[in-house]
Amino acid sequence: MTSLEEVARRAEVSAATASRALSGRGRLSDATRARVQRAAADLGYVASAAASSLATGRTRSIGVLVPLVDQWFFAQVLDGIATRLAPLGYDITLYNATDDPAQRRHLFRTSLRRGRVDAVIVLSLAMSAEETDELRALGLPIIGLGTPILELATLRVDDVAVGRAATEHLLGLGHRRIAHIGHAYPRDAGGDIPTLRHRGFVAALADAGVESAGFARADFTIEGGHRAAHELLSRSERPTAIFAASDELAFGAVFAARELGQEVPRDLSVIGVDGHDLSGFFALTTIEQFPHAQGMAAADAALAAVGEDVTAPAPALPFELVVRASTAPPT
Amino acid sequence: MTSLEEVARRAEVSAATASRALSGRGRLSDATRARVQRAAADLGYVASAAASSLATGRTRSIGVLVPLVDQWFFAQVLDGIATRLAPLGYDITLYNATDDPAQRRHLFRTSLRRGRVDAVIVLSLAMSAEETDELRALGLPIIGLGTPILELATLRVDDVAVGRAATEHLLGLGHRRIAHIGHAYPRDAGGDIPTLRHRGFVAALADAGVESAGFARADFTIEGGHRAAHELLSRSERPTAIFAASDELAFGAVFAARELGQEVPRDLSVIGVDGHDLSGFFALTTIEQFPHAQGMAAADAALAAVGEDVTAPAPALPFELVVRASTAPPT
DNA sequence: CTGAAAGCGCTTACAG
DNA sequence: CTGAAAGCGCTTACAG
Repeated sequence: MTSLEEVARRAEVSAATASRALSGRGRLSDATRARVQRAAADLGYVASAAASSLATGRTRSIGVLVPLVDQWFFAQVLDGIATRLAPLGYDITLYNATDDPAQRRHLFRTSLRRGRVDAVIVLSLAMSAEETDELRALGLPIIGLGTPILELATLRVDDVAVGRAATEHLLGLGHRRIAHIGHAYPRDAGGDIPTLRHRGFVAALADAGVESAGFARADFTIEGGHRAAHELLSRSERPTAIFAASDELAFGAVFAARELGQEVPRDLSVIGVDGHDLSGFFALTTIEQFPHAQGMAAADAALAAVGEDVTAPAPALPFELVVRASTAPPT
Repeated sequence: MTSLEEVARRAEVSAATASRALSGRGRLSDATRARVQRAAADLGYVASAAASSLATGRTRSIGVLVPLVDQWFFAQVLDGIATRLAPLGYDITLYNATDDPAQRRHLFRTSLRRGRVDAVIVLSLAMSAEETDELRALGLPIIGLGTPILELATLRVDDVAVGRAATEHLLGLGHRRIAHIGHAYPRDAGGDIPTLRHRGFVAALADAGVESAGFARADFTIEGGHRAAHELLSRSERPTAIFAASDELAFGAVFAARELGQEVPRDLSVIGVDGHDLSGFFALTTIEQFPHAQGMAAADAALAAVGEDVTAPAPALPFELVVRASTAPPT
């Protein structure tokens, strides 16, 4: 690849001047600048990332730490992040956090410490206290998005309010036997997302003086929702409505109801959370949370943190009830 | 962050020796090596990525060029890539190719040319001839995976065989009115995946002396499949079976059939391609193509190309017919 | 086996 | 406004 040196030679200036002309920093005559830019364009010059980061201490790259399993959500968020980063010329370095202990250790102790990024965005990742500390020790801005670790959660949806809104929607339709599928342990004092949504569920029922028709714990997958719903729907006093803590859980519940010969919404109302691509096809009522916009907000927060001229987003992320055909009054 | 200098000082050796001890290159006494490694561990030293790439010309990072829209497939592949890269200490730089011309120009002309990666893996991306040239001009190993651009397709499934297998499965069940949903223009001479699958469809029918019951073109989305199936199923001579070129297209077809009061598989058999996560829930017969393994293969190909000691994968990727309940003999 | 020195390709005070 | 020089933090011939 062409070097600055060659550009400078062609423009008949020093490398220092060429650098200034290309970066826009420092003052120099318009004529010189134009000449250098011409030369750079002619030669197709692009500054070496390694050399400039070494010289400036800035990489123009943002790390994104994700569990690659949560496909739908993270793809949305990632796209949102890329949307904001690309125009400013920032790259994305993707760090995949699996469950493998050795891999995770390497990730936190080595990969992240190579100095490849200016900031890191952490997506919906459950981390140990030690990992959280290691992240902090990086000395980089850390932007949490949908992270269970509250201290890192720079940006978040008010998940208690989400749980409340979903439950109140069902209550408003007249349901009195409402069950919940989530991932929280009901008595968990933690601040992770499933627990917060569960708390909203409990609070809304309490306010209405209605008792819970059950809670089933599941992984945030269709399979998990499927199994949990099977369990809830085969109880003697079965619920007339289910609030699932994610759309994928809700899809699983819809499949389960169908298998048990129960029609949605005639025999069972189902509401999810996310605004998943497929929710329209399942005619699923859900609480949208705009993950693409969340990604953009996270990117903005990261850019603001590294000193780029963008306005930092408000920490509170919006959500919105979208009513479709999967919820109706009980019959 | 700690520098090599500090490690060297603590181990009482020169920076050169410290570097050798840590990299394992060059010969030095076991005692010295141990001392340096100790010091590095004590200080939590990790070499700066920028400095080592500048010195060696190698980045230990692989670029992955994706259209972030194709969520399911790319998440699988990405996870497969990460699985192989992480143990060797390679990072992933993610390049998102959108449809925005300005963004794409920047991507090919600037981002990719910053020298941040040692090789690039291109996923299922349609590129212009100019973009293909720009990629080649990078002078880096390029690994194509599921790329329409045949010249770049280092790794590929035999998509004519896939189309043939799907069609023959339906023929074998006794169907004689079989339609196809894909993205190819039937007369397209190109070598892109949809066209190849369509060619397999045509060939299988020809061999069986059966006429096509129609072709509908659609984007590779559920929505696309939904619309295309609606069209096919409302023709006077409607098909008894549909071969959809992807599982998402097939899901759309299933939704469409349901809306038209046609039951799968009683009134309509549907077969897809992919082995999508959801295919089990839709009881969809499909041609699995193991994207996670494809990602691992692509990573291996990239690693082999940059001189790592891994065996390059065979260029032909496997696929497999998985029969579920969405296909049955016509009634 | 180990060290001093040059070099990777930029950027940025420091002079002028 | 422009250039010479030092420095970012490594690695690797080259000597010894």
